[in-house]
Order: sequence, then structure tokens, then C-alpha cells
Amino acid sequence: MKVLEELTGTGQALSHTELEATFSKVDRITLYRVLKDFEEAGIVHKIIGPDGVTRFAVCRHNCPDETHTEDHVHFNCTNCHKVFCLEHTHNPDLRLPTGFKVSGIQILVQGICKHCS
Amino acid sequence: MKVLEELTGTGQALSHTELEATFSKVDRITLYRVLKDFEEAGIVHKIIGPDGVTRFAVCRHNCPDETHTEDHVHFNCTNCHKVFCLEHTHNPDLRLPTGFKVSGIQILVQGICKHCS
DNA sequence: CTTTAAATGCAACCTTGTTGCATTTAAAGT
DNA sequence: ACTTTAAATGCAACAAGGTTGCATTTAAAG
Ligand SMILES: [Mn+2]
Ligand SMILES: [Mn+2]
Ligand SMILES: [Zn+2]
Ligand SMILES: [Zn+2]
Repeated sequence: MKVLEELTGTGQALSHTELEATFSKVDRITLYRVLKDFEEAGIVHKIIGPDGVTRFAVCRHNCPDETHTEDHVHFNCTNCHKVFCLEHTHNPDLRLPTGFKVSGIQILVQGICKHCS
Repeated sequence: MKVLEELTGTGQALSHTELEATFSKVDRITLYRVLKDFEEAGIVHKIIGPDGVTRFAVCRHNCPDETHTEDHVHFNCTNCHKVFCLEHTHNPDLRLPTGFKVSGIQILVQGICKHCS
């Protein structure tokens, strides 16, 4: 519950390492399990950025458990290194070469975030 | 050189694990170093997918060393699990919320590839 | 108050990737 | 052809991130 509060409170996606620092009393394995459970329950979603860092963010766009569509852009600030869910910036339609059938899109934008600019 | 031939020959992005299987005689550390050197030389580019797997692909769009812009979409087949560079499918322009300044975009599309469909 | 299940912690292990150092291999110089 | 020098390779060791099995705590039901 405390972990969920932290994820809900902060406006960003947090890595296991960051959460571990916040909850230093909690064992790292417990933290892994909590995050895994949240993910499987559809409460949070996992974002693995182009940097390879895994982060977690709460699902805000009241997505039903079934269609757990992750239809928004993520932003990675090159200054503060934070990752934000841009919930209102939806994935664009892409025209791919013939033969390729799209089922999902993951977009991660790099740049300077609102707070750093 | 053999590694570069392999990367050039195959139409996909290959992971270290895959290359290790192909070049079983070569030590895995040597392979890591070769790939790192290629990347720093701007000969190949590294792609870390939403699955967290790191893959390497040759740069084909004769990009100059300076502006090593990675301006194309990557495709991850959910059937054969291969990753392709869609060199001719360029990144779209995105409208982000005010305050966010874009410097780069990474797009990874999931679906069924040309060969699997 | 007792029974039972869930949550936690610990140890051990795996994968991916890096670094230091000794050894091979190959390129230059004489 | 022989020596010198540098680059490339292999090995050991290590570190970060993550998973699994098992014993123990904690808390929920009965
Ligand atoms: Mn998100
Ligand atoms: Mn590419
Ligand atoms: Zn920032
Ligand atoms: Zn395929």
C-alpha cells in the first residue's frame, strides 16, 4: 500500500532502485514481488526505456483489466533523467510497409521536461 | 569482420546471445567488446526493446558520424520474436504538452512481421 | 485462542554486462 | 628474417538487476 501511494503521489515512473531507496527498511525481494503483483493486477504498468532501465507507473486512464491498452507516449528527460507518462498524448497511427501487422506501439520521447525547461 | 558480415547479411537486429550462438568459438567478452567498438564507431546501433533485450543492427541509411540520427521505426514480431529496422518508416512529428522539448524519439512497434503473416 | 493463509526475509542462483590482467596474434621497424 | 610494439583475445572476477525455494512473521478467519 505504501508503495502504491508513492507511485500514485509522484508524477513519474519510478525504478526499483529508486523505490528501494525510499523504502530502505523493506527487503528488495519483497519490493520486486510487490511490483510484479501490481503489474499482474493491472494496477501499474512497466516501462522499459531505451536506456534499459525498468520503471513502474500507476495506470491512471482507468483502463479496464481486459483491454489493458497502453496507448500513450512516455517522456524521458535527459536533464533530470525522470520518466513521465504523457497520458494525453496518444500513439499516432503509423503506416508500415505492406505485410507488417501492428498490434501495439511503444513510444519513448527524449528531451527536456516541463520542470527542467 | 565476421560479426559485421553476420549483422550485414541478416535482415534483422541480433542480440549478443544470438551472435554468441553463431560464433561459438569466440569468447563472449570479445563479442561484447566488438559490439561496443562497432557502436562507438557508428557502424551499428543498439536497440533496447520494451522487452529489455539489447540488439544490434548495422546502420544502413549512410548516416554521417556526426549526426548519427536514429530516425526510423523498429518492429518486434510477436511470432518469431525478431526485430527489424524499418529504415523507410520515419518517426512522426509528435505534439507534446507545453514545456516538453523533444530531442529524440524511439518507436518500437509490435505485431506480426512480413515473413510470419 | 487456535488454525490457516498470506506476506516477508534470507540465501542461493541466474543473466547481462564490465574491468583488470596475462597471453596471443598480428602489424611495423630494422 | 628477426625483433619490437601494439592490438586483439581469453580468463577470472566482479557488479547490477532479477528470480526462486524455503523458513519465519504477520495477520486474517474460524
Ligand atoms: Mn505510462
Ligand atoms: Mn534501426
Ligand atoms: Zn527533467
Ligand atoms: Zn515474424
